[in-house]
Amino acid sequence: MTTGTDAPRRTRIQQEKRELILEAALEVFSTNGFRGSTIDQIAEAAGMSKPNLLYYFRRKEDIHETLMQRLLDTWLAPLRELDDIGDPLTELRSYIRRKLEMARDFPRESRLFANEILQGAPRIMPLLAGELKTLVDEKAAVIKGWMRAGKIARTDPWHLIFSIWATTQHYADFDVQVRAVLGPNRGGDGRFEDAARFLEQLFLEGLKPKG
Amino acid sequence: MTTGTDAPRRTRIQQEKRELILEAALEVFSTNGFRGSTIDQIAEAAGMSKPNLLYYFRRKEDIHETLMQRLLDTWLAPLRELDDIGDPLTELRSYIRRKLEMARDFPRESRLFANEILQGAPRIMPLLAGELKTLVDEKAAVIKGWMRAGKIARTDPWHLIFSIWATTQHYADFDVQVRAVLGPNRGGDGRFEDAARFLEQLFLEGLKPKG
DNA sequence: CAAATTTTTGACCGATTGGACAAACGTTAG
DNA sequence: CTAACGTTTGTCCAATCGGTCAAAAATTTG
Repeated sequence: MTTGTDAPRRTRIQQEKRELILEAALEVFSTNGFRGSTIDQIAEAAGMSKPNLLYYFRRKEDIHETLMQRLLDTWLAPLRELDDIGDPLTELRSYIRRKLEMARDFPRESRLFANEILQGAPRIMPLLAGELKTLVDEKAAVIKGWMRAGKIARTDPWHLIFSIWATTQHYADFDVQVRAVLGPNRGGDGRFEDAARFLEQLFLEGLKPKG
Repeated sequence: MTTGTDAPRRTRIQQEKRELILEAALEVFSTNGFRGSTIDQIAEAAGMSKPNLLYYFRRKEDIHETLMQRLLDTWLAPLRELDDIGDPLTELRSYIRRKLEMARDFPRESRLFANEILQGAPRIMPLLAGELKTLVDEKAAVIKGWMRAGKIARTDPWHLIFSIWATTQHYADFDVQVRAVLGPNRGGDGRFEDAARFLEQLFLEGLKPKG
């Protein structure tokens, strides 16, 4: 055992080409969904022929599966970093900010994930009920601790996490709608900063006027 | 002029069958997306043969288009009802509640809409930049009035509306994930009431502990 | 009733799909 | 050089797709 991993041994070309395909597939899958995407589209986006693509990934589903596995790791990273050290409100604020930055910088990943969930998560259901639930339960316990200590208001930690996911991912998944409604001026590059400011106030202070 | 509408004249059977098809198509489109759905699937769900379905809707896209037109009317109804009479905080609270009820009672409609937006809204883009933007701008002005009057805290009204959309529709679009994370106990029928309680507190009070 | 009209279906079509396969091409080691 | 191996492509295939069409069946109309 020299490599230390059980991953299949790949040549340099294989690594590069597989990466190229995954990048192209992310683009295609995230905008057309799994069934709405064709191998030809992915192959063309990757600059190679269909049989050539199938040399690196035997089935269309293999590409999607590889993409999903990588996605979940990076996608949940911000939540994993949420921990007990530091001020709770600051911790939550920076979690929200980081999630919003991911929506801004990785909208395709967000849409890929949204597509999968929308269609009933047929391919990652076990992960949701397993790994994801475990992680969320763990972080919900941390948040509950903050509430007991009087550091933040008492609410439902699970729905708090949901609302952070929903509000931040909205700017990736519904980007077209957001830009259409905001119009050319307010819908420009500054919209993420506006969103960050708004979300910070919403989650910290709510809408009640200051007494 | 006896009918008062310019809709094509239809027999009783046509009305019934068209309704049957639209109901079936809503089910199929909302879970598979437009490109991911086949006419055969819709026909089978509607309990008729494919050529028979095509007798009522000439093209697959016609079904989707009809579905979308109906959807937008009912979908924006809660926002239309938001107006200047009554207490602002109460008004917003009841808007959130109504949107959450729609996510609970019409999840398929929500997913149909989400699917369309996710894929770049190719079929309803003009509506977003036109009718929808106008409506939102109008309501944003109302909310701004409330802020000037000191009735609610000053924030960005557009992003406030986005956050209400995002948090409520999350319980329809990401229902699978919500139920998986909450587990069998907390993920049962009571999850919408929990969500309602949480969202009310979030939007009114935020997370800061009471002084 | 019978004629006219509407509704339903089986058979079919061209286009596109995911995927297989063998042959050709390129690269490298001896 | 040549043999071995990794890479690329043209061609092909069966299945599925959206949609057509003529004819049969059912319904409505007179």
